[in-house]
Amino acid sequence: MTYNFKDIEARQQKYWDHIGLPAPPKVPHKKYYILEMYPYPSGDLHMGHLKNYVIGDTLTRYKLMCGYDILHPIGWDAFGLPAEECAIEQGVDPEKWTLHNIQVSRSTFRLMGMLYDWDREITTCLPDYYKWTQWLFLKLYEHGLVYRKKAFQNWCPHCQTVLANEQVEAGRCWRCETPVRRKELKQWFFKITQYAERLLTDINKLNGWPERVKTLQKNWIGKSEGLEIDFSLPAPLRQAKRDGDGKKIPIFTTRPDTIYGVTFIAIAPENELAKSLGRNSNSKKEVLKYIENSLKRTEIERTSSTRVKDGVNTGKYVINPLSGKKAEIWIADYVLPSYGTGVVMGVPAHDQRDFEFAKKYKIPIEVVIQPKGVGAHSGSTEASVESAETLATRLRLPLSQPKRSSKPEVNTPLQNIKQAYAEPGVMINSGQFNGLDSVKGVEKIIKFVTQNGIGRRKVNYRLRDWLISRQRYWGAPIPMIHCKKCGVVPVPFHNLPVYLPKQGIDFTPKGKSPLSSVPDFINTKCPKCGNPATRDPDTMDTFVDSAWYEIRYLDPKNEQALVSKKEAEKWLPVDQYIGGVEYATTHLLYFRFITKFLYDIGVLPVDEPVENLFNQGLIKDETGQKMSKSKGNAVPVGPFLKEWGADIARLTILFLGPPSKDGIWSVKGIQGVSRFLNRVYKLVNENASVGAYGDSTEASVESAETLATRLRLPLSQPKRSSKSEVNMPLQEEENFKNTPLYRKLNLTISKVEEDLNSFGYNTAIASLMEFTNELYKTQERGSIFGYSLGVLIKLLAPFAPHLSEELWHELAHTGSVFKSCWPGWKEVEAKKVTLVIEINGKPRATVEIPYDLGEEEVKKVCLHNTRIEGRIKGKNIKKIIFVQNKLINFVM
RNA sequence: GGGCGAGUGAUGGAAUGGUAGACAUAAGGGACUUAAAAUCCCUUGGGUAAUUUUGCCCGUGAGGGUUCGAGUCCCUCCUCGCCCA
Repeated sequence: MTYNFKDIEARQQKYWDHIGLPAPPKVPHKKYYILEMYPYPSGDLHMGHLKNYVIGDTLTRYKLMCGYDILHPIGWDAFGLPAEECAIEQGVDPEKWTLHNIQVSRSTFRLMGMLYDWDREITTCLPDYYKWTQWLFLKLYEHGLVYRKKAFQNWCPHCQTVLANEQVEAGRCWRCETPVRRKELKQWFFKITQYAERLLTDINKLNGWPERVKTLQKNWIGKSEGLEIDFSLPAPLRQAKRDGDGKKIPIFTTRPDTIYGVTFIAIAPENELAKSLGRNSNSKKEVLKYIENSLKRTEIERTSSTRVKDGVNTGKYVINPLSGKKAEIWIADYVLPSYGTGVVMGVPAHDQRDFEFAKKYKIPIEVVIQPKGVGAHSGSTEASVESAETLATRLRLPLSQPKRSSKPEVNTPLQNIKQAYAEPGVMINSGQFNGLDSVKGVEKIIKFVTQNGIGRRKVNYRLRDWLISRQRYWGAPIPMIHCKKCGVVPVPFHNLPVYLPKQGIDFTPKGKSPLSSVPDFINTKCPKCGNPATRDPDTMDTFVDSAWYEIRYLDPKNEQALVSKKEAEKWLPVDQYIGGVEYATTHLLYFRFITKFLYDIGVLPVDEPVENLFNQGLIKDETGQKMSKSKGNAVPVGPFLKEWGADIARLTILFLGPPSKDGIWSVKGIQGVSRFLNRVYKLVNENASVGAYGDSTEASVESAETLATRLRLPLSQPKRSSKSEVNMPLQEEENFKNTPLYRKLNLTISKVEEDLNSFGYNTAIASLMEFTNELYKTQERGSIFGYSLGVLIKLLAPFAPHLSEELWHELAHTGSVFKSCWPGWKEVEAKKVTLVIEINGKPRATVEIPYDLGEEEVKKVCLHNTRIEGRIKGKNIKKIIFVQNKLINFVM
């Protein structure tokens, strides 16, 4: 018997539409906002995409049954490069292409039976959405959080556009994996760094976020505290300078204790100083050539630990403000412009990269930190109290474990040390700081430098400002106007949106925005002086669209505001956000940033967007590859639904393994869940005569009003439906209380509930399979059996909603299973338990004993057990470990 | 190089420190059938002993440790994945 999924699924989807699931009430009593990261509509969805949404819908239906008022919206991340690529390659209009894909994907979601609130659907490429993206831009601008800067940027030669720092993965473009180049361009930035400290400290508020994501964000923000110290250029050079760079070169370091060991400084090739020094250098050609070449290198090449670092000597030098010694000025591309001031001090003796660099170019190496207890002449007190013996032992240590030996060999000439010693120790060759513990020395030097005005305490963040302009067409136009007279002028709010033109676009990438060659768009009037002016030709990064989308769902049709305060207060924050971990340092960081900004300007009542975050694993193909359309290994949803239907698609995905882990898509998985659903179908059909047994929570018999009231009942204690009695008349319960089926029933409810609360969907399904097998086997009939069937259907409903709804009605219930209450359960002791008998910790036998039998009785039973008797007899029992209802262990 | 995570049958995967392998898949055997599919039942970690019931040994990447008892906790190492260098 195979159930007709086509009929059933179509019928139930219609039914849900008809009764209006999940549409929440205007004023939620107990709200729950579930959000899945919205999809980019690149054609039809594949199984890999679907996992995210299946998890979200399962949770939605479960929470619905728990009595929550659910907000579960969906929309489309509709701007972006693939649409434009299509336009370039096939001449398709990006908007038509996108809207068509949305239509296809929407119908797939509907066929999957997803309970979305379609009235709230958003599409980021439509003017009623991007108007507010532009509004956000202008608000940020108004608050000084937007600026334009010419600087070296990450440039993807394939996409022909700049990329944000977060969108460069291992030196490659996050989208097309082309190695990223450096290019000097004038670009728009959001000043996310102004929020760096708050983004960091508020990570502590994110209790419902995975530790992994929080660590990723912490590392990405990369706070380090240290010292910015000024190295000065000697007088002659100072005079030769005309471009006013200043006489001082500030350098950030987290190791002020090593300043006396500085023998060179290294400047990133992008740094302005590099060029000006190069121009003044005797080896001008060589230096400028080096700068040019290193800009062609990828970041990964530049910082790779395996690559031999290179650089070029400018022939100039600076004066070390503490030691007064000269230090050579080098330009080296292992220094990144984004670190500190883009200049690092080179301390070869105590930094491995500096060490390698110094070795290569024969730059002097000066040891200023010694391992504790080394070198009697250092005057270290620790050293002197140590006996010769322990010292010798200590010194030999590095030899026996050469990997860990980062200590220089003391008695060899300084130039011959084999690697840098980066650990703390005792300061030497450091003037007045000699003999100090280097950890304490850090503070001492910072104090000294600060007091003498040659430096300042400084906090450095790795986080860079967010580069948001893109030289592409398919994005929200940047609402700025360039006027010869007035400069950069923002488009007035009442002129929003700045429409993206639809005619006469040449999409071929030329390294500048296609919009710049659309006269109708580009030519405008200055809002200030009225003279002819030009619009900014760039569009915004699509991550700007998604940095605030969760808010628009709350008030999607509001033409006056991005969101009304009232709606925002009703629903925020998102209670459960579901999506891939790959967005940990992009989207999720921007998301938090923009939420904080909107909170600051009074638009939102919360300063964090998401309460709980769940990262689902990927679905991979049989070879372990990520599914993607371009690789051709994606399993499309459409054909699958035709062949197997939505419920089987959902179960196959969920039964693959734990939702949090990657799973391999395999046809084999379909067989199991398909058999399971057919068995449930058969079970109910063969026993449908038992009827709507024992469900006192029937929705249809109630008026809408009392229904509403009652449905909210569990809300006051939505988490604890456990412990409450199974919803049956007590009298009847007495009759079957002792049956194994009753126990299994309660165990199953509690297990499924627990698993639903912790995204253990694979094991929840497994226990439903067990329960079904049990129901096939049991001889029990009558009320307990009938009730069990109903519970099985309820428990199955979040996972296989269509079939469950169908069978629910087949059991003569009239309302929707999703409007019924989640069943309660209670602890039911087994009458008998299997106890394990161990001898010396090894299981030797099992025995059936009554529940809660005491130790003495159990001992007696064991002594009469034929298997155990012989082993114990005549031997000395040292100890007995007894775990009630579980195990007894005789230690001899 | 640093941080985090993972490593369990033929396969996907289960196991609050308490009988490792739940639930499935695949395979083999049987029932039904003219036959096949579907369905139902049985077997299935490895080794070993015996006529059977069954017994014993080994087994969760490797090696140590803690414990009456370790897949689970601790240490060292190997491999893979992710992130940061």
